Amino acid sequence: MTKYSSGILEIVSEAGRHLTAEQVFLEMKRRYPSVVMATVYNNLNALSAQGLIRRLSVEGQPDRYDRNSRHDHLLCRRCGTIRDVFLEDMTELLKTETGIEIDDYDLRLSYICDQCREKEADEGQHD
Amino acid sequence: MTKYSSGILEIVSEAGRHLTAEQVFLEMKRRYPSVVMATVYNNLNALSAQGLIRRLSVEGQPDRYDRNSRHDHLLCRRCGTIRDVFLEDMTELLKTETGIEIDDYDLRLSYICDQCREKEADEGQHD
DNA sequence: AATTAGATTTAGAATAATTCTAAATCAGGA
DNA sequence: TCCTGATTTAGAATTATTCTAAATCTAATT
Repeated sequence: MTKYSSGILEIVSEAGRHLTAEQVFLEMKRRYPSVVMATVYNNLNALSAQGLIRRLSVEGQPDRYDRNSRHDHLLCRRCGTIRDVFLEDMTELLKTETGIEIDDYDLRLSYICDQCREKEADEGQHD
Repeated sequence: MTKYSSGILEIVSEAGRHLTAEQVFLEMKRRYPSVVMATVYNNLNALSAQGLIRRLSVEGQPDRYDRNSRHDHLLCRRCGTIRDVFLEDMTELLKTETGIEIDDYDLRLSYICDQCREKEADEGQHD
């Protein structure tokens, strides 16, 4: 675990948000001004291959990186914003239901966030 | 609904697999030799905005397009292959649990598919 | 049949995200 | 100190996708 990989792990794990590679890079740049984008990608890939962080692909957005603790995601289907939500762990249930050795799962709930809902209500007025 | 958009809807809906834009394009090309990639993207985007098909972003793969009927996905975490799995619809349960107006959800189960499991067993022998 | 207006498609350039390649540098053990 | 392998750097390359502007199609209207 090099200073770069542990720095990246720390940034991803402690961010309250779901960072893009670009955002991780900017924060790394602040801490280690000579770091380069390829290093960030290398390490993000290595860390997710090791299961220390999660990589999250959302339609129409660059991939995001997330701490690796069991939680689910709320995804606004208008603006794409991602929020965490904490639901009961279903791994065992899913193993039983499918009869397959499930390691992990990713549950994404699609909804419309408050801002987008308000915006739509406003636009509705214009009729 | 033009001949192109209905063709694309049909191809995506009836494919037994999760097609990439490229694969949809190749099938369209077979049917309408003069069709062009941008048209396929335009229509795939329009169809998913209308909710007639689903767009599926998986880490490290080009986006895939899927028929729009409630089902979940098994995702091999070695080779990335996607398989359908049919679990009980949890929308109502999720609404209740979160107190949020959930429209829909996307559940991806991570496992190791049979081929990859065999391959790993084989490689284990070499010790 | 000709005209028009709007939607769709085409061609190809542009962009954005990510990976690749090869050389340079680093870290730790002999 | 020297060596070996791992990591990082710089920047080119690749891939997927979007964008732009012109061309074509559609269907309604004259």
